[in-house]
Amino acid sequence: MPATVSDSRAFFYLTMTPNFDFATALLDWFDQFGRKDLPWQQSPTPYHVWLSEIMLQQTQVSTVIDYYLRFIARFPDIHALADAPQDDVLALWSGLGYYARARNLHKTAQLVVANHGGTMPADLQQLTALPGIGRSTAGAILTLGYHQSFPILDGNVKRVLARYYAVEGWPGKKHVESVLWDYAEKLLPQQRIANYIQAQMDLGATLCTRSKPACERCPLQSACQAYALGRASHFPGKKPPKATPIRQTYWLVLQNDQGQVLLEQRPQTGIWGGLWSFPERVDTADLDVYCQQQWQLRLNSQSMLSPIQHVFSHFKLDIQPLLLRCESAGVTDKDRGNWYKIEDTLKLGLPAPVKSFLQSLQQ
DNA sequence: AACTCGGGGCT
DNA sequence: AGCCCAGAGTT
Repeated sequence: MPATVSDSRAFFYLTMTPNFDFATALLDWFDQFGRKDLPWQQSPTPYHVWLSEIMLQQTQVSTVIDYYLRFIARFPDIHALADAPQDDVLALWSGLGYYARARNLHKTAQLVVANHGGTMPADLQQLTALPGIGRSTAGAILTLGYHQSFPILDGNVKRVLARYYAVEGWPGKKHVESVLWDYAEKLLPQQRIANYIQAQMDLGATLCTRSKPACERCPLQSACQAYALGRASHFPGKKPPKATPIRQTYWLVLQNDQGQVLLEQRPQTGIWGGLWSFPERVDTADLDVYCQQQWQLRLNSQSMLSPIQHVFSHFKLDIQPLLLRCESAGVTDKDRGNWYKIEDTLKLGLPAPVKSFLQSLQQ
């Protein structure tokens, strides 16, 4: 009978690591090398764990720290967050991206206050019923915040387990993800669950990194299937590449005679949902008619500014800003658009390229 | 230039 | 169940 890949894995496992204890090795490593000084670890309430996990879903620790501290200062508890206007939440989120998460965070705060007396539920089903909380984030809240025993499967843990068990395939595939969840569940220890979960994340973040993993310092090395195969970097499998189309748009940078610019709030769904940006047009036909009819503005002059290219995960956006000087009359519908002094726009929720563009305009 | 990230929403 | 979507930082 021909040898198969799974045969060879079993061979390595049985011969090299007859009694390897994943959790104990990981916890011993954590005691010596784990991170214990992050802001959200100082008083790991379910609220702190939840907020940090949502931020960490999209952004690395070093960037999150500043955002987290500002958030906690402005919203020290879930009631403060629930009571805040959405604009305040988006303004503190500005630059983090994935703004639907900020809106979900805000909505969940209001639901927890309304339906759970202001305390994050300590129950998997109730947590995953809240917007923005899935199985992994719920697992983090339950383990780190409530010391209950649940698995998590964030990007770090996916990488550690895909290597440890040499799981083929891209974890974005449902089947691969489900295999990884099963392993995560199977490995859970009975003791020190919060430290264990933190240790998994720390190992993935500091040693078992995407490129150049530090296998020589890894506490799991002797039992790691990917290491045994000499192919740590082969796991986890890569996302299949896809071409990114290019979209084009014009930003109408309407500026009145007092130097104020016109910003409008984008729809809640789609790109930059709920954030403030410039009115957009796909072409420059009848700009004067548009400005007259939409904003009751008369244009005095127009000029092209330097184009901006912004890259998203699935398309590129070529932005051509048009500076349109106009009379300050018009635009009284503050629900849709409003004039702002450039220095006042920093208080708004702005997409990163809008913020950066406004800063360049101010120079 | 390629890669990364968990959850929501649509089919 | 299986795809597509979202934004900015890092490598």
